[in-house]
Amino acid sequence: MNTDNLISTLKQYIKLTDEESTYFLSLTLPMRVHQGEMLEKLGEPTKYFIHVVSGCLMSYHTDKEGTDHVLQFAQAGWWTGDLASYTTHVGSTITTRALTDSEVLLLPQTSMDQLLEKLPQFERYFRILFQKSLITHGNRLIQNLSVSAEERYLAFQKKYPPLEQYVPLKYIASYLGITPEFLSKIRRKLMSK
Amino acid sequence: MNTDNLISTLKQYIKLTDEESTYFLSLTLPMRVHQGEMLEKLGEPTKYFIHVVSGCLMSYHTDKEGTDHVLQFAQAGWWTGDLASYTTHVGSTITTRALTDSEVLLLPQTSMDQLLEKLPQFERYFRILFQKSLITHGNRLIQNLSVSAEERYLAFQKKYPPLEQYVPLKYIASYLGITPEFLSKIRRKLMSK
DNA sequence: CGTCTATTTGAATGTACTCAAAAGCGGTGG
DNA sequence: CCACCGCTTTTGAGTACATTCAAATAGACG
Repeated sequence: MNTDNLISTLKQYIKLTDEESTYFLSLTLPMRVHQGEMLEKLGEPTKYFIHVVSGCLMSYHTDKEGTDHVLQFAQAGWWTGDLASYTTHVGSTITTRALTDSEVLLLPQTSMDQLLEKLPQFERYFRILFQKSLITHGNRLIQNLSVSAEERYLAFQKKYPPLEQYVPLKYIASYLGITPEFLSKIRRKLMSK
Repeated sequence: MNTDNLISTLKQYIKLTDEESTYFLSLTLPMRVHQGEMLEKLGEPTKYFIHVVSGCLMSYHTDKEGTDHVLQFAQAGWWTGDLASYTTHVGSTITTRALTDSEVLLLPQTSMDQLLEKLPQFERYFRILFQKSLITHGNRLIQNLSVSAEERYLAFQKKYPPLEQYVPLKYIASYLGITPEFLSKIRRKLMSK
């Protein structure tokens, strides 16, 4: 598994000797998952913060009616997982699943603690990661509040062109907060233009 | 202005000598704002990350049609502001306004840089702050995707009882992602039960 | 008391959903 | 290679949730 991209990204934000990089990687569990496989199951406390090395994952929340709501598509280079459950050790309401065959690094919760203690510069790395993530979440919230489903779909296509190639439309619909039927109708309307 | 609560909160997460606390506070600008006053204006790059010492602020996004969308109500002890603009120095799309007479501490962007350099333990503080904030945002996203307007209103009442006392309903409606007229109809329906 | 804004009400409309069924598509086995 | 199966996507009709617009009412403040 090629972790060069991850290490060089880390080095953009923090100082890291080769020894320290090796230590960081030693705390993670590399894993290969096949399309459709689950990484984290509903109900159990989340054990891992997940870094996508290659491939693509998606995470979704299952509500009390049993309907799934896609929260995130995590492409190569992204971190994903259920932060709430990871932080507070409560049962997770989020499932993480591979959309394609993927390679991931799992960072267990206890390893995260060790990492932050031994290499405090990772506090900075995750501070920046979370800060950026917060900005992304803010933009999504604004979009959901102020923009129609059709415009959200167009924005999605523009922002994540590769995803539309292999992500089933029903998941894209769920991510956009609409039903697959309605997305289909939006697409028909757009086609006729 | 009483900053004891802030300092003791900081001390829950990081080690801080009295001298260091004083240094931190010296980087901030204390300010009193009256009800209705704006702290950050639309269009200009955001200068400050804002800590609410007392009172309550709200931040809202203005879309291209000129409609406002409330993003956050920031009560005492919270941080608020436009992180996107603060981080990337682009023009802000978010306005921050005082809902009640309030006391705030402003942390300018350059002071934040100095702070993180001189007292790296603040990387940890903000890492934890952003991590928690991300969890809150995630929950709100899930709510908006899976729960009806009526239920969102009930959840809001339950979560922020004090706010309903003095926040105009139209802002609550905006926060919930609905029109004031529709909130009014929801309320009538709930009353009749 | 008058003015300004917030809230409520009602009617008409629109956006998105539900349900049911048909069509398309990919894989698997005979 | 074709037939069948299971799943995704599309279609259509009927419906529900939420909006728009216009106007009335209520509240807050000087």
